[in-house]
Order: sequence, then structure tokens, then C-alpha cells
Amino acid sequence: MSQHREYPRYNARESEPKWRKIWDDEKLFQTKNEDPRPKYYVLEMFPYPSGRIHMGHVRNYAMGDVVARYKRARGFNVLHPMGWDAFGMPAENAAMQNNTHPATWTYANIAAMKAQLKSMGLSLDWDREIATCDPSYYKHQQAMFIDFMKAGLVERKVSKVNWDPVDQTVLANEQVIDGRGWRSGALVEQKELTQWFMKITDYAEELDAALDTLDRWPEKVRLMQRNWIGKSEGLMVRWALDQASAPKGFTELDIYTTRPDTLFGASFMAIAPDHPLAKAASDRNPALAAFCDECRRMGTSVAALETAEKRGFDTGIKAVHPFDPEWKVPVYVANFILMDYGTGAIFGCPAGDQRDIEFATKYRLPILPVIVPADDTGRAAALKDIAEGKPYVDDGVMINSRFLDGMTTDAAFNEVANRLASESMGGRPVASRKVNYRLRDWGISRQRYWGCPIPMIHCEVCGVVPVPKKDLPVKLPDDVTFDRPGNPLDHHATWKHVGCPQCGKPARRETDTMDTFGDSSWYFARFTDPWNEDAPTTPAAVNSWLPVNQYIGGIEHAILHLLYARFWTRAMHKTGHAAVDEPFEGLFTQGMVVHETYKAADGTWLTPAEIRIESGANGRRAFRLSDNSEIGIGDIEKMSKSRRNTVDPDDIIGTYGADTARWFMLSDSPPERDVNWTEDGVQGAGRFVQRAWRICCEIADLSGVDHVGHFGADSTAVRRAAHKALSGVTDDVERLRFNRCVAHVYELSNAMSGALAKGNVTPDMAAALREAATIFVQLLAPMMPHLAEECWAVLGHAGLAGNARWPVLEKALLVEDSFTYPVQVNGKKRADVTVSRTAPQAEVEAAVLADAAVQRALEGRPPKKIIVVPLRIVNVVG
RNA sequence: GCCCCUGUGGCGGAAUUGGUAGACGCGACCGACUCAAAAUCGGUUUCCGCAAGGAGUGCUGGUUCGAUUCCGGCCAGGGGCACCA
Repeated sequence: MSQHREYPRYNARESEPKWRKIWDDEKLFQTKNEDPRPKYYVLEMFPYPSGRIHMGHVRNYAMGDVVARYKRARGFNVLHPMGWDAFGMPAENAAMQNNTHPATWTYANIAAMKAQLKSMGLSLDWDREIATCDPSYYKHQQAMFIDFMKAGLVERKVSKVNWDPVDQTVLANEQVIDGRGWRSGALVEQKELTQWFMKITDYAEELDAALDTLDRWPEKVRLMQRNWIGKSEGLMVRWALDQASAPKGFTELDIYTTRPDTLFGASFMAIAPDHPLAKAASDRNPALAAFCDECRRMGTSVAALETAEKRGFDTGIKAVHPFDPEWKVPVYVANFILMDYGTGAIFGCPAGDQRDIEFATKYRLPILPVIVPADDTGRAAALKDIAEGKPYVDDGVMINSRFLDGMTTDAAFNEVANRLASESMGGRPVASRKVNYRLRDWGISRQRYWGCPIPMIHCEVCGVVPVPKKDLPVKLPDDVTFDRPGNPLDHHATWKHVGCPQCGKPARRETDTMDTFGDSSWYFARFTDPWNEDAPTTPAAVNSWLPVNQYIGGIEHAILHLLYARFWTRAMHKTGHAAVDEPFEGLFTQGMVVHETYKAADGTWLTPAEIRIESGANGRRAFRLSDNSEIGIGDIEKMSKSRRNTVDPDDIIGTYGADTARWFMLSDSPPERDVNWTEDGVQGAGRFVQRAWRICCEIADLSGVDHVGHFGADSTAVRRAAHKALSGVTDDVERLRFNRCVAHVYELSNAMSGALAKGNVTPDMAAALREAATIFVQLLAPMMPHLAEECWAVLGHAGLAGNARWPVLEKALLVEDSFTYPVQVNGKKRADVTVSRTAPQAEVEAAVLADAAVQRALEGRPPKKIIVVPLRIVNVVG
């Protein structure tokens, strides 16, 4: 029987600040660039300083901290920094609402959130803290922008842009979701503006190809980026225009197609309303001009564009088929053709494309099948479908296609490409292979105040002139007002007036600021030497630290942030600011934190704090605390203010301590999946904190721990449990499977408390338990660092747990002398047979056949076959 | 519409990647301690069955000595992209 000595409860509220102060005083987490140990860079996506951290942050940073602390224990020089993604709209909104300056609001939020993050006990090097709104940061961003421009990676062009009418600013394509602004939710309009662009399309091929090298990224994210870049391989084909019908000066029409194999199924051409040919044709046809105008007006809202009916207008122009001068097809203007993809013109093959067949049906154009499945039944079905208006879009064999007949899709593609490439029109080949991308250039101009000023000056004489680097940073003016819509920089009385750096004449500053995604596209590089005032990066530092070994953040950044950062890093490489192309070697995207919702009868949502849960054998019921009325338990959803199902990290840390919050966040759910925050779960985590503490206290009190002799069977089992847990946690931290790490730790604690409960602790058992407890605390340390320090101290170890090296695994302990085979008869488990680990196959078979349960299952029949998988399983086939 | 992912107890999930399905936690139930409760400790907990035994990883076929794992078809849920030629 256990002695059941009483130990004081572990008091997180006293213990946690104490250890944090010691870590701070010892400068435990300050990282030196010149440290000779091998480097490891672990980074969590830095937060926007909204004012308070939320549970998503807790989960993200708890995971990153496990990796950082583990790698530190493994002997790495770990870089684990933190900063603030501090520019953006909310600061301006707050300025408007509360009449505070965005900077005041932002820095107050940073201070508040920093205190919250500190209370989590993260092993961060706060000396490297950066805020993107600080001139000492954006100064370098401006310098890089100028370098990028000189390297030809920045462009100023007139373009149709996504205009958010609520935020009164331009949005990148990536920031338009379902036709609405990603922040405001307003229906986005199309507007023609002169804007600054980053030429990300110059890297389209590289950004696509290099995805193959990112083998430590989630497949899902790579796929999303691949789809976003949207590479397609096709053919540019030049069609001659029938001169009798074409406007003057137009002799040919270039189209882009990925299906040149279907060329003999062509029944019409379609061009964008903004296509030069459409404009020329409009000049002599008022009805066509009206149609094009209408299409353009439709285009003001992205949403309208998507739901719009597919319509066309016959220009009267005919195009000549590249393989048959006698074959002429009509040229339509169509509202669904995009001017900025391919050439803004297509040929339509109705039998092989859903949209084309709809169009052909509507305008009574021919529908000729050219590809069908090779087998007879498939062919018949496909022909029937096409006749009924359903296209056949898959590969197959060619029909109705002259010299292509009988060829496969691929062969026909190549045949057409080769034949047309060797023919010429006006001295150029009729067709050439061409790769196209869906990816558009990154428009970075924002008509906002709270962002990084674009360091350019517009001079009437000299044109657009970069601000000389000696004049950087272009600082935001402090005295701005937010009392009217639009860009406060534009309204400022003096800021934008400046002398031209070249000719000295009065000139105008660029008042657009940079998309805040620019700020987060290089912060990971700045962390490597944030003290360098002269340049964005220091070669020795940036090139030894990058790439980030492990980056952790939300899946919502799968496209925007991660694609921009990959581009920016390449641009930095090109301009000499870094020597790598890929910023993030390993990427992990964690799931969301979700919580039950509670909805009162009148439809209002209640917070978890306003209700009480009763659970019994027949389920869980919720009651409102104020009036005891029963409340409906709703779906489990992402924590959000609108559903009122949020839990404040401060409350949890105040009640249970940071370790409990961290432990619960890491347990149960696999980190890439959503985790359901439950009060029961947190209490369970809190119970374990107490249990771990008690076990360590009990073991610390044992006598005979310095035993150095033979370990008996029981004590060996305890040691084995410890080393199995060590092996398991090591393996699973490396693979970021934190829920399994937690399970291994629980198993070890069960083994230790089981041994303690038996009582009569022999000296060898005491020694085994002490060894096990030491390992236990070290396994705990990356996840519950404060508790680990307290246990480390009570066990009498010198120094800090946070400074201890990872325990050494005794592999021999994991292997037992004997092995118990599960024995199946005809695939069903019937017995366990224990034999020596080294027993030869014949001996295993003999032991199995001698087993009574096996004999019973065989019912006297001789076994047909015995399959022995060494150290796995035995299956007897009867 | 196209592309991708996921379906395992009351719940979150585990399963050495083709080898004992349900580790670990939560919840529930039983017991100990207690005047009592909380806390703590011990036990039970996939389903049917008193048991022997049988069934069982969304459904349905297949491959295999053996399938949660591989292949085909279907169903359900989630995500991404969406006039991209």
C-alpha cells in the first residue's frame, strides 16, 4: 500500500513567474549568431497586434516552443524570435472610431500582447523583436523596393484592379474571396488605375517548379499553390482573317489553346470585349460597340461576372482554319473571354468543352465530335452525350479530323504542333508551343495611411524617381486625420510635396503605401540580424540562418503569404540581400481551435462563461447560470466573436497556469486538425499537472536511489517504460506529432505511479524510479517548461531543466529476451505463444502447434501452412 | 463544374505504414478514503451474449495466409479553385 503522504499542490501561479524570471536573468533564450553549434531556426507566423492573443495563438506558439526547446536540448543553436505584423487597416479603423493615432493604438496593443505571450513561458529571444510599422524596419523594405525596381522586378502600369469600395483601396487577386474583399467583405469592383506591381509572374515557372523540392511542406499547401499558379502548356496558333470581312489592318488573329488536338472540331472563334480586333470591329458596327460596352459595365463587380450569362456577338468577321484555306469560322465577341489570359482570344470546340457547347447550342453553331473513347461502347455513349449537349472532355482517339484520325490525344497534340510550327505566315511560324500561367502580377499599391510608404517621387520633368537611399526611410507623417474617406496621406497638407531628387523642381511623393503582405514577406530574414541599421540583412547572418527549418502557422496563409514570401526571397537573392531562394524548408499548418456554441431560445449566443454543463449517463445538457434555463448546445465551430464561443487565454492561464493550457493544446487532436477546446479537457490537463508533480515528489522522497547494482524484473520494467517513452517522444517531436508525445508521457506516468502504488520500494526500484522520473521531467520540459523546472529542482538536479541535454536512449532496454507471438488460425486470433526472441522458425512453429487453443481451433485437422512473420505474428492456415 | 482530403467506441483520437483494432485522454459506471462532499487512489468501459462464443474501422465488391491500411464502385462530410481557353 502506498504511504499516501500528503504533498502540497503544485501552485502554477507562484511557480510560473518565478521560473520565467530565472530564465530571463540567465538569458537562457538569447541566441548568438556566432555560436558554433549547428543552427536550427524555428519560427511561428508573427501575430497582427489586434490587442489580445487568442487560443489560436496559444496553439501555434505552444507547438513552436516544443520544437524550439526540444532542438535546444538536442544541442542546436536555436533561433526562435517573435515580432509584430503591425501595419494594416484595423489600426486605421480604430483611429477613426476612437480618435487615437494608429501608432498609439498599435504600440499599446503590442505591449499588451507581449505581456500575454510572456505569460505563456515561450523560449523566445525577445532581443530580436521587430515591429513592421517601425521606421527601423520599413526603411529597409523601402531600400529593397528600390533595389527590386532597379532589377526590373517592379513595374508601374495601368491595370484593371480590384477596388474595395468600403476600405477605399485596391486589393490583390489573392485578397478577393468569392468576389468580396478579404477584410471588409464588400463586393469588389473593377477599376482602372495606375498601380505599382511586383513582377511575381517573372518567377511563375520557378515558383511552380520549386514546389517539387519542398518535401517538408504539406502536400495540400503545395497543391493549392500549384493550382494558384495555374501552369498550362499549350499552343499559340495564328489564324488568318478573311480579308473580305476583317477591319483594315487586321490580317491575323492569335489564339491560345491547350487542346490543339481538337482543331478540326473548331466551330467559332471568340475574343474578349477589350480585344483590339473587337474595338476595330466596333468602330464600324454600333450594335457591337454597344455589346462591348455592356460587357464592360457588367465587369464592375467580380460577383456579377461570375454569375453572368454567357453571351456573344457575331462580328461578321471570318477566320481561316490553319489547315484548310476553304474552311472559315465566325469570330464572336464573348463576355466570358478574359483579355489578360493567353491572347484574349480562343477557338471553340463545342464537342470537347462544356462552355463551348453551351455557346454553340445558343448560337446554333456546328458541334462536331473529334475525340471519343477507344472502345465501342464508350464511343457510342460519348457520341450520344455530345448529341444531347454533354461534351466529351477526356482523352481518347481522334475522329473526323483528317490526318489525325485514329491518333491518341497526345499524338494529335504533337502532330498539330509540329505541322503548324513548320508552316509560316508573314515570315513567322503559324504556331508555337507556349506555357501560360494563371498567376497575375502582384499589385502592391494601397491607398491607405498605415502601411510602408512606397519610396517614389513623381516629377513632371523627370518622371518617376526613386527616393535616394540616403533619404530613407520615407517616414509616415504623424499629424494625419481620419475624418474623411480615402488616403490621409493624400489629404496631408505638406507631406507629399517634395523637391525632385534629380532636378530639384517641385515634385509629388507617391502617396500609396505597400500591401502589408510585403511586410511579412521578409521578416524572417530580418530576424537573423535586426540590429543592422545599414542594410536589410547581413550576409553572414542571413545566409547561415536561412532557410527557416520549421515554420508553423495557419492554413489560411497557404497561398498569399507563403507565395509572396517565396517570391520576395527570390527577389532578395537577385538583389544580393540573401543567398537562398526558398525561405521555409519545413512548413507545418496547424488546425483551428474550435468550441461548442450555446444558443438561447431567443436566438442569442451565450459565452461558455455564461452557462453550466450537466453531464450524466444520458448525455450533456447546458443551463444558463443567470436563470437556470436550459440552453441548446450548438455546433462545434471556430472560436469567433460572432458566435461568442471564445475562451480568453488570460482566463485559462490565470486559473490553471500556462503549462496546463499548453498541455491541453498539444494533447488529443493531431496538430494539423482542429482541436475542440473543452472545459473537461482543460481540467484533465490540470489534473495531470498535479499528478506529475506528486509523482516527482514521491520519488524524490525515496531512499536508496543511489543503488548501483542489478535491476530486478519490476525495476527493469520501469526503466524500460522510461526509455520507451523517451524513444517515442523523440520520434514524435521530430515529426510534430505532439498528441502522441503527450500519450507517451502519460504511459510513463502510469508506469511510475503503478510501481509506487505497489509499495515496498526496493533500492533497485528506487534507482529505476529516479532514472524514470528524470527522463519523465525532461520529456515534459518542452511542453510544460515551468512544471519541469519545479520537478527538476525537487528531484535534486543541478541547473535548469530548460538547459539540460536530451536524455540518452538505452536502446538495449527496449528489446526483451522473449517475444509473445499473437497466433491466428485462418486469420482469427486464437492464442498468444511466448518464445525466445532468437528462437528459429521451426521452434516457433512447434510451440504454436503445441498450444491447446490452436489445436482446438484446428479441430484435429493438420495445418496446411504456417506463416511466421519474425517478431510480428503467426498465422496457421487450417 | 474541376481538383484534393477525411470517414475507427458515447467523444477527441492511436495502430510500428499489409500483421493482436481501439494506445493515451475525456466522459460514464463501480469501489476505497470521508460524517458528507470535493480532491485523490483502484477498477470497468466497442457492440450482442450470464457464458462459451460471435460481430465489428461509412457502404459494397476484390487482391491476400492476413486489409483500418492496397485496388474498383457507391454514400456522407470538409477544404481549395472556379468563365484560365
